[in-house]
Order: sequence, then structure tokens, then C-alpha cells
Amino acid sequence: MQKKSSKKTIKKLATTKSSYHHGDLRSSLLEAAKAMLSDGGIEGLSLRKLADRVGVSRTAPYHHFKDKNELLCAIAEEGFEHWHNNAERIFSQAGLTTKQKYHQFFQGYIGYAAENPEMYDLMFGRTIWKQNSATNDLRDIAYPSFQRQVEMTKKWQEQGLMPAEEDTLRLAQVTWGTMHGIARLLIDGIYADRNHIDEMCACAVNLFTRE
Amino acid sequence: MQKKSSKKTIKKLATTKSSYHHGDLRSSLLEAAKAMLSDGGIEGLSLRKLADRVGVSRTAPYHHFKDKNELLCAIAEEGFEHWHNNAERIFSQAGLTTKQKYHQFFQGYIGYAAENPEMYDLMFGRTIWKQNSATNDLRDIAYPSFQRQVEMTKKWQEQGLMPAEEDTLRLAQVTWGTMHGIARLLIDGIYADRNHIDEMCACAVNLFTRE
DNA sequence: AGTCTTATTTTGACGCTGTCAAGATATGTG
DNA sequence: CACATATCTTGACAGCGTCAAAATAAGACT
Repeated sequence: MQKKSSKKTIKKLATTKSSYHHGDLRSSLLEAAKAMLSDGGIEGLSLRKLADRVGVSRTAPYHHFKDKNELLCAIAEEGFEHWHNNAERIFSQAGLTTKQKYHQFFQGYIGYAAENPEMYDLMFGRTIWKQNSATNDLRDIAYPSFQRQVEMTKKWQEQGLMPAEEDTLRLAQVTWGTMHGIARLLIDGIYADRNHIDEMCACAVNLFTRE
Repeated sequence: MQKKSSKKTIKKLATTKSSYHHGDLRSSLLEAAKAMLSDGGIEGLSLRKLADRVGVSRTAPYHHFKDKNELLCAIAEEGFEHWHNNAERIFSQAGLTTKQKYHQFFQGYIGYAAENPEMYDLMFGRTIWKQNSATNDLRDIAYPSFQRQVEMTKKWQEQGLMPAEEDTLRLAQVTWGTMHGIARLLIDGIYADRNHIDEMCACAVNLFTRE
């Protein structure tokens, strides 16, 4: 099922479309699904419309994803990879103080959510997490991302940026909770506007960090 | 015809109404809907099951609520009233310092979300707010609740509890964002557990308030 | 080659959903 | 008592996720 035969790729590249066997359905579905997610959100993403868009019958996707849930998890995986790259780029910047980096990280987090609201909703929303419907593959990507938040917090405490007297896990939960909350207020259209992002981030960083 | 009259004999004993005209459908629907919301969430609340539960035909609810959305908004209204009463009770407590009151308010907010997760999701979730589907009645209750957050923040600044140099609106957005974020992490089953509530609240209050 | 196996895709069907249109019935007002 | 209106019901439609069975292509083995 999962084995990637080189034949597939060759065929896909050679002939644009075979009539019966699509040849590259899984990635085509993922690509189209991400596009549909962007405009329309999780609710607007239906397997039937997705199949139709890719030009395949309604039940064809079920041979590549067990469920709608598995499809969503696969999309979320790509979201986590994308965000992870973003974060990596921020932290690897040179010539910045710790506080400046944290500020950029905070802003980058909110920015990612603001620019990819539906993806963020999928990655950190209740659809996947509430009833433990996350795939193992997704967990393997998401959990380390959660864990990294704690490790970074510990480092920030050690470097004197954040109060060392607070418990690291609690501090990580509160600071991430703040980012998450602001992101949600933004993308859910409550109480906050895109133009407020910079000022909100600055305010939060002021509250959380010492000079 | 006759089939109705046979039903009449099985009318409700509590409310002296006929079986065809329920007589109290709207509030009965709301009551049952709240119960269904509690276990099953917004997704699990279907108008058809609701109608069935109340013992009425599938389309009967449509004479009291234009939409499913209107039903949800009506439920959310009650949620806001409930939470508003909670908050009122906390603030009217005597013999507490400002900081203690803020601490209790913070804990009360998270506690309300933790105890009524589906209601909180409805009140502050994207289902209602994202596409501006809120009823005017709901707005009239919800917006003042948002506004109160700003007013209280201003007061807390004036009383020296919170940093006066920060812009009030931004500070309110960040502090509410923190409460909202922690609440969401909790009720969406991400990264936080019920047993962490007290410590998370204490940590957040420490970060936001001066002695 | 040819046959057998497996992967992939399709058609058909089921039960669920929200909601509209039209008809039935009770309640209230003249 | 009659008519108007509020209320409730039945019937219907399109859309959804998903299962089962049939159809078809591709790959493997002899």
C-alpha cells in the first residue's frame, strides 16, 4: 500500500493522466485537500468534493486514506513540518539577542496562524485532538513540537530571560497558552484584529520577559 | 384525525398542554439542546435528534428557530448569562485583595471552561464567530462581556496590579488571550490536564501582576 | 508468452444531516 | 361561529461519510 514504486513516479511524469489508474492519487489528494482547506476550512473540506476536484470517483480516496480523519491528520503533518521549518529559521538567525529571538518567535507563531488560519485550526484544534483521533504518524511530529516548547522555556529561564522561580512546565504552558489564545482569537474573529498583532506580541513579550 | 386524538391522552402531565401544540416547545428545545450539547458537543447536536428527543417532528423546531445557527446562538446566550453570574459572584466577594480577586477571576474563567467545555466552545469558538453568524441578541450579550474585560483591565492598571505603561486594550487582549488559550488547550485535550489548572493559573497571575 | 495476485478505481447503497414546501391542526380573535 | 394565525407534520431534496461488491489495471511468477 505504502510502497513507493519508482514506476509510479515515472508514469506520472511521463503521461499526464491515465484514464483508470491515476498513478499519483495520494499526493494529488493531499495537494487538492490543502487547497480546499485553505478556503472553506475543515467543514468545507468534503471527501466527495475533493474526489470530484481531483477527477476521481467518490470512494477512490478511501484506498489511500482510511477515513476523513486520516486525511486530515496527513494534512496536519505537512502543516507541522511547515511550521517547524519556520521556527528553525527564526532560531538560527544570527546577531540577535535572546529576547529579540523570543520576540520574533512569538510573532512568527502568531503570524503563521494568521496566514494559515485553517491549517492552524486543523493542527491545534479539537477536530483532531479532542477525541484522540490523531494518527501515530501525526503524533510523532506533533508531540516533539509540544516538547520543544518546554525545552526552549527551560533554556530561556536559564538565560535569565524568563523568571527562573516558576516551574518550567507551567511557564511553558502559560506562555504557549498565550500564543495559542491570541492566535485563536485572531483566526476565530473574536476581539482581535490583524493590525493588532505586532502590538499584542510586544505587550506579551514585555510581560513574560525580564530585561 | 383520530390518530391525533389517541395521542392526546398521552400528553404531558407537568405542562397542561395538548400533544399537538406542545405549548412550551421553545424552552423545551433549548433545555434538551443544552443537555445534548454537554455530551456530544456542537457536532453531536442535530436538530433531528433534538426534535426526536423532545417528542416532536423533525421540522417543528424551525418554527422557533430559523436555523441551527439561531438555536446555537440562543444556547450561547444562556451560557453568557451563566458565566456572567459566575463572574459577578467572584467580583462581589468581600475581604479579598485586588490580586486575590484577580486570581479567583482567572481561576473561575478556566474553571467555567473546564466544567462546561462544550458550552465554552460554543460561546468562544469559531462556529459562531468566524463567519459573523452571531444573532443580534447574542451580540448584545457577548460584546459587553468582551468590553468588560477591557474595563476591568483598566481598573487593575489604575490600582497598580497590572503595569500601567502598557496600552490597556493590548493588555486586555493578551491577558484574556492567555485565559482563552489555556482554556482551549484544556478543553481540546492538548498539552494540558485538569490537574494543572491551579498551578497554571498561579503562574499566569504571577506573570501578569505586580505585588 | 500467460496466469494469478494484488492494487486501484468505480458504481450502488445506507443512514445521517439541514432545510424547504405543502398540508394538517389547534389556538385566538373578530 | 368563522376566519386568521401560530404551530406542527409529512414528504422531499441535496449533501455528507462510508461500506460492499464489482470492474479494471498493473505487477509477479512460471
